[in-house]
Amino acid sequence: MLLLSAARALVDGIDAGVRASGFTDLRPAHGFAFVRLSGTGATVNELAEHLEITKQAASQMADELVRKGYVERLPHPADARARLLVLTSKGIACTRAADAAAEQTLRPWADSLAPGQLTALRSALSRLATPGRIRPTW
Amino acid sequence: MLLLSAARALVDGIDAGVRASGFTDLRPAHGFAFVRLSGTGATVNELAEHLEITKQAASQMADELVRKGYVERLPHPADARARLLVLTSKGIACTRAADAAAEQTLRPWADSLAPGQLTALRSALSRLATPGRIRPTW
DNA sequence: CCATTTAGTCAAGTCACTTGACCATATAGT
DNA sequence: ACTATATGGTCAAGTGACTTGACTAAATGG
Repeated sequence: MLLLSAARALVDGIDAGVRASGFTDLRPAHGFAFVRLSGTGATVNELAEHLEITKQAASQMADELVRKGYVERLPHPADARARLLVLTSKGIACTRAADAAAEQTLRPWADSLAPGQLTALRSALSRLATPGRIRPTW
Repeated sequence: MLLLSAARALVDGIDAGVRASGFTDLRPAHGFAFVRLSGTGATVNELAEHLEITKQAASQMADELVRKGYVERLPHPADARARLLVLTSKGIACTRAADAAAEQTLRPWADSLAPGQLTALRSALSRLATPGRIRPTW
């Protein structure tokens, strides 16, 4: 229960911060996409795999993010079939807002822990976590 | 990230255990309803508030759970308008399966923690958590 | 006792997904 | 090189869990 509630509180905090930064046309679900797209970008199929949805749904979400100006479709350098989805400067600004909101949500909480407890907590959670599987589907 | 991934792992573990126990017609979302219905039961409106959905949606879910035999609609003892949603014996058996699955998922993990670390973890999480807000909505 | 609130349902609409079909390009076998 | 199959992506239609809106029945409060 505590684990679920804490995760929910974190997502709510990030969502609130991102909205407060002016990105009101995004939902938490988009954040999980941004995680995969930031850096080198990804194809539609890679995004679909990351989000554990069909490639059609991922393509649809990509359409939406392109239309809203967060993502750009570039020709893939090594595969003429594929298109590389990359964050625009607006998309990058949004991820920065999300990072800041996450830090702002967690900081007072992390500060309340004794030094070293945070590290212990991190390692404890990493033992339970399945790397990559982030997005809840229920 | 670790927090979200750990929460996801827990839900996946519970879901897998519940399905393995033969309750294949339920999804994790139903578990959040069972949490509120177990014990004294609840009205449709109380369920809706708990799940943070409209009362129409809650009523719809109640219909489904009644049809599948997990829930019963009893006349409310103190309000002729209301109906009390209560778990059937099948519903109670399902919550027991879920509890067992949760424990089975968490036990090896909890055992790997130093004694006292679990308590520390619990109190750390409870500082971040917002009581009652369990169900992810994204 | 009448006005308003509250519990619940019925009906229709919405939206993020799904399945199914299809085209374009890449890869592998002979 | 040539064909067969696999892969990346989109189009179209269907699904299901939700929503908003309208309504009835019973409770509550001057």
